[in-house]
Amino acid sequence: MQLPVIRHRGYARPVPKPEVAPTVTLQLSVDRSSPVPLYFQLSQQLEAAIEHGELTPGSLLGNEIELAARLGLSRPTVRQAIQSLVDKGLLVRRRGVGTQVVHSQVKRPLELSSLYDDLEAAGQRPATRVLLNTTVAASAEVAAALAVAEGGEVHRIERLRLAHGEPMAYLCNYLPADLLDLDAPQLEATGLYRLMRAAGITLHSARQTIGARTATPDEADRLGEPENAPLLTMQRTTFDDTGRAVEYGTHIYRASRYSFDFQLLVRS
Amino acid sequence: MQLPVIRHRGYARPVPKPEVAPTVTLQLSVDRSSPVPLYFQLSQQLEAAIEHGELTPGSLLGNEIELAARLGLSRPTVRQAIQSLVDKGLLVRRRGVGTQVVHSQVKRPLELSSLYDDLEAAGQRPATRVLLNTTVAASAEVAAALAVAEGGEVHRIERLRLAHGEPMAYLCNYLPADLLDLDAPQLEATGLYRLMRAAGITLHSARQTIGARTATPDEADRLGEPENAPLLTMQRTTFDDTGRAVEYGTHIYRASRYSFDFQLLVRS
DNA sequence: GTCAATGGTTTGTCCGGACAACCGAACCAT
DNA sequence: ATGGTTCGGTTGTCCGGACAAACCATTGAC
Repeated sequence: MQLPVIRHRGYARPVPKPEVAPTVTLQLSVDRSSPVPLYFQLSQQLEAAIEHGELTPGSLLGNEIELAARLGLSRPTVRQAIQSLVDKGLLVRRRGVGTQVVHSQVKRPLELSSLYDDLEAAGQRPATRVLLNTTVAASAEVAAALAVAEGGEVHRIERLRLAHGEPMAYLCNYLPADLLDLDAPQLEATGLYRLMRAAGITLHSARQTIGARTATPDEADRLGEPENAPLLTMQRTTFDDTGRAVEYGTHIYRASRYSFDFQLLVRS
Repeated sequence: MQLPVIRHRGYARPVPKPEVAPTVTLQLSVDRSSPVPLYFQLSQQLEAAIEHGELTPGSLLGNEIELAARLGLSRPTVRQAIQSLVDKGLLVRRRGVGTQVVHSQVKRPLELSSLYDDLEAAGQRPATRVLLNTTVAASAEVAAALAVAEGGEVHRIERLRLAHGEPMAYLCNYLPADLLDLDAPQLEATGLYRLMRAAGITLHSARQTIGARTATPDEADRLGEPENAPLLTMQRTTFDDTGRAVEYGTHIYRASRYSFDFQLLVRS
């Protein structure tokens, strides 16, 4: 799964030898009667071991062959488990050396999560105030983003997101009219993405633009900011796994109280 | 590689049947004498075919077994090729149905790229003015980010990034002192990441924070913006594959001329 | 002492096969 | 018409094996 990259080992200082902690033997087991795939059982146990510090950063995982033998699995299965953790950025493989645990810092790799989930995970009790929930004719901008006819019917939702009773963001979203029904109580209880997923929509990818500008008087008022306060802006179009645009949103955030915080992995 | 996710198929409108274009037969071939892995040759050909529109969005790829037979490859190899494109978001697999091309819109999934490369790819001829390139004692903030001793030696680089002769961003970066040598001509000719990669450093992941605030008089002056203009801010710590922090940067961008634009994939 | 050759270890790639799980369509019975 | 069943097709999972490529440490030659 690694791209065949040519490694320039140029005119630089010698790469410091990464300290390798000793190989760790770990309590692992799989349940063959479970419907959960074996590779998945294994990868979860390994991930948990890393999470709990039983596998310390830098430690070697022990070679795949022996690990497979110890668990009564085949090497491809073990490799599949390891590979999934490599993709998550938790492990690094080196041919001729072994597989070692990355020196953490890794938290989570920028998921397509709603602001609601983010706030909830951060322990802020989020709240939503639905300001508008209706169908409107699609403007040119919205029609282009959702790939529907200009002037066609689309849902429009306007929400104010609060944390600890304080306004955090003003969210304006558009959805294809025939996608699903939403009412205010649902929207106040959880995030939009969770509702869409619960409706059987498989979210696949999204295109985002993050920028900044100063608040208009209206916006400043709604968010409780002084006039001309700096705002973070985000526009996002989300696609399901058939490639259909299922949501377009324009959000503004109080820069004084919110910032985007995420982790990137380098796809070698 | 798919997570065993329970599919809620709830109280929603019936999911519109995705239009499936007819299965496409494609001109594919692999070169067994090449050192390039077979699965990689195949995935590149498929990706190119998608890029060039020979595989149209929604079209089925034809079953793996037959595809493998047609190419003289084994099914695992074909699966590996397909999987890499699924991971890139170009293909979607459905058990019992087949593999189909995602209705594009997919461009690139937020890589760890330098601003320099981004501008260059966008056709803006970027330029860099090195304002500072020296070693300093690490402040508490920098020491924490790079995991070095406070007061220890670190490189400090300050650069002004221009596009079409106009200032775009002001970049301040810190690197461990023993990592590599950089001189101004190198820094003006290309981006920092490219230099690090060329020095044999394997970039692995990065932690980013994007926010906004108003410019100080100094900053406004440097960037050619009016006082109190909104700025986009980014802080980033980059790690190599041993988990070592190899770069910490604090960047500010003119919000009037720059925004972050990227694509996210949902990790099933 | 320094450099090149050697060998052992580990992951990377590839093969061929087997069965299970799932989807959709066609079919049949109600 | 409606609903359930069956069946063919496709991907998902798993196995066991084989060889190649890369890395590291040791050995040997100069």
